Amino acid sequence: MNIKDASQKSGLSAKTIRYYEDIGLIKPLRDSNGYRAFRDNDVHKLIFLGRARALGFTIEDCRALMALWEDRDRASADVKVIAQEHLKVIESKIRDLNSMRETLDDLIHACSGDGRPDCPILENLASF
Amino acid sequence: MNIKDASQKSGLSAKTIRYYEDIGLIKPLRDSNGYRAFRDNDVHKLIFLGRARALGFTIEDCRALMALWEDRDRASADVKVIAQEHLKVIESKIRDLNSMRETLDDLIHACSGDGRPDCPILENLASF
DNA sequence: CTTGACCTTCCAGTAACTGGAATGCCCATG
DNA sequence: CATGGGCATTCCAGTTACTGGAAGGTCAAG
Repeated sequence: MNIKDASQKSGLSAKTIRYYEDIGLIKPLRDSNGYRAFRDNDVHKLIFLGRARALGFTIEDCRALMALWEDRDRASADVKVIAQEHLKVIESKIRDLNSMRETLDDLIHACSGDGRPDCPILENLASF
Repeated sequence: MNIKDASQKSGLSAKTIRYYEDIGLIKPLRDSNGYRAFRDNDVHKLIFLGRARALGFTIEDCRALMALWEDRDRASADVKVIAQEHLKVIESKIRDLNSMRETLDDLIHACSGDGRPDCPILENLASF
């Protein structure tokens, strides 16, 4: 299977797939013409990676998760730890964003948004 | 005022301040020895930038907001539009993260996290 | 034999900094 | 006057996870 098919089956762009090979996440074979030859297993890995990335795992997390996935003797605890750490990161981002959202929302509601120059948003940013 | 004092007063690192000069957000004077000479106004701009960045505005948003801030004839509507656009971006990020958080939380709770290899987290990522 | 759709590699750019090296200035102390 | 420490400067590289584009090779159809 060439890269286009692998791309369609995995939902990842050809660029992304080449990038994943560059950084060693997948190792497709090569045809005699130099074209990458993807096996089903390669596509499975790509789908796995796409799912993990969609959950926000970093590439390095993905690398670790794939290694665990391929290790039949893994302990589920090892997976859980990675997921829990990631959950903490996500929750912290959500907190930060919620705090931004709140402030921003307040400021927007306080701003008349008309032709006059008076603006609580700028005043807030510039208050010394 | 040298960069260290500007850094302390603004809460931004010296590195960041130099970077902001590089990209044209501030234009401190220079002493004869080549050192940057910050006026109070430069520091005010740095504080403004720090606040805006803390609210998640991009550098380009910050540039536009600063221009409006310095324009005595601005219309508050122009500021409001930028803030509202930004709020939308933030809300969209929050939605994405919440969806990740939910899935991740479910998977973590389903995972025994012991020495056995059975792991719903990996199973979910690898389901074809 | 050419056309068009593939494929390849390599280089550069994105956002917003951060780290570090090499070097220079300034001031105080011995 | 030398020297040491703390400041300053510039410039280069690295971070994350790709994406865009150029230049060029391959393949199958007409």
